[in-house]
Amino acid sequence: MWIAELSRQSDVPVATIKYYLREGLLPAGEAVGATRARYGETHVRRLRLIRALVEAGGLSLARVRNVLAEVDEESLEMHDVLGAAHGALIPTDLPATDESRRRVDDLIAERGWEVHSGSPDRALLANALDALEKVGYHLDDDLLKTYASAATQVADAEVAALPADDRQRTVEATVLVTALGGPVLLALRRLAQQSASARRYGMPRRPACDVGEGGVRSTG
Amino acid sequence: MWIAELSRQSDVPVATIKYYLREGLLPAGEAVGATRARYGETHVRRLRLIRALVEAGGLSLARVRNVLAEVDEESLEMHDVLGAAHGALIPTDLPATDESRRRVDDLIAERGWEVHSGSPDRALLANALDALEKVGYHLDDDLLKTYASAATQVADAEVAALPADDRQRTVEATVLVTALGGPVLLALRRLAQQSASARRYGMPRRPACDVGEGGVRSTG
DNA sequence: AATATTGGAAAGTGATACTCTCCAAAAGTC
DNA sequence: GACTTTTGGAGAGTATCACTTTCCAATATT
Repeated sequence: MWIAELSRQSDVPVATIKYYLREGLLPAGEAVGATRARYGETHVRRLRLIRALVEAGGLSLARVRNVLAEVDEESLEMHDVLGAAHGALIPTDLPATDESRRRVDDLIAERGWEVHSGSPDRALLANALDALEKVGYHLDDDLLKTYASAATQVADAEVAALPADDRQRTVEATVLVTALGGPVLLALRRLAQQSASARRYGMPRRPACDVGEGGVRSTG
Repeated sequence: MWIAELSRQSDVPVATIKYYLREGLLPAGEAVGATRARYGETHVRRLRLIRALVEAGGLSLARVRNVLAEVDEESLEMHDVLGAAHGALIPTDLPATDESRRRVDDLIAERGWEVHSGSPDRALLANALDALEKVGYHLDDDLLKTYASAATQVADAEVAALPADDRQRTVEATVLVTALGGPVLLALRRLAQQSASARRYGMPRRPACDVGEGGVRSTG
């Protein structure tokens, strides 16, 4: 198919596809003459993957590029895929105090988790704990353990649910579950928070949002 | 204190403080004459809160502004604080298919959660489920229920841990827990995923990151 | 031959989050 | 009282991001 058809099938404007091609997010099509290139199903899939990561996962194009590089890395063993995906997905080199780092290390040891000593998530977590301390709030051990326990349940189920058939598909699923599972989990957590808050403080008298009668308008 | 001292105590450049003042993120100081204003502890606290939300919570200044407006809304009853904070924290008006919306509604009903019918989290969640469908992956009911169960545990603990003494402090804690608890939970989930992956696929031979021998360099 | 489409490159756009420069008024110093 | 420094405030400038627009000459299609 030509670029116009690719645009139709993926619902991404031609100009944006060209931009992604230039930025190396999308592999070039098969050149047919000097001013023509043919695209295939892989391009449609790749475009949909990009849009999902950007729109629902909230990733920047720079991160998407990192992630796609890992997806395409044929040499990756399955036991390295997840670490590679995480490395591509999250920021690195965050500052954190030694105290918070030690707290994170202790938690990991206590849980018996097998993670690289250099995993950026350690620093990310320590950094978040520091940020709370800086504003005068301490995340106590009980709550931290509750987080860890919930995280374990979710992660075990997610890893168990990963398809094991085709390598390419497994890697893609790994990336998608990590990137889109986050928003899903956080949205559910907020819904549960609202429910818990309603139980603690009594029922709200009315919806907080200011839509008129008739409920929520549909968009698009 | 003058602006220079405020800058020192909050570790935010004077130019940035002036910018926040202009943008209405920080209330003006008490004017003393035409070219002088006095700032207090509340300004230091407010600045630290802003930086925590931006740096650790990953919020845009526009969202921070929404959140602060809720923090300052004295008329808010406690049972409305959480909904207001969520509304300020997340995007609204996301498109979602009726099918995913129904799935979300069913889950909420099944869990017996008390949430507004207009909560933006419903649409956000449905939208994420749609995004996964669009790339050919279905989040099955088992996994969704695992997410919901983990979310419930976390949310209950979080709401129970909210301080109940001072109203201002409670509202601030609500915002902080919601905004910074997210990154914490997601980081722990990724660490747990790595561990689960290591168990499923066998131990990695070596850290995936390319630091030389001697382990991780410390930064800053 | 006339029209349309393509790939590719360059420049333009709008949003975000600062950062810099300038200013006159005021405060501190000698 | 002259001189230096600091202040609040405003405006313009900067860098990054994610496109979008405009242009082009080389094809394809009619």
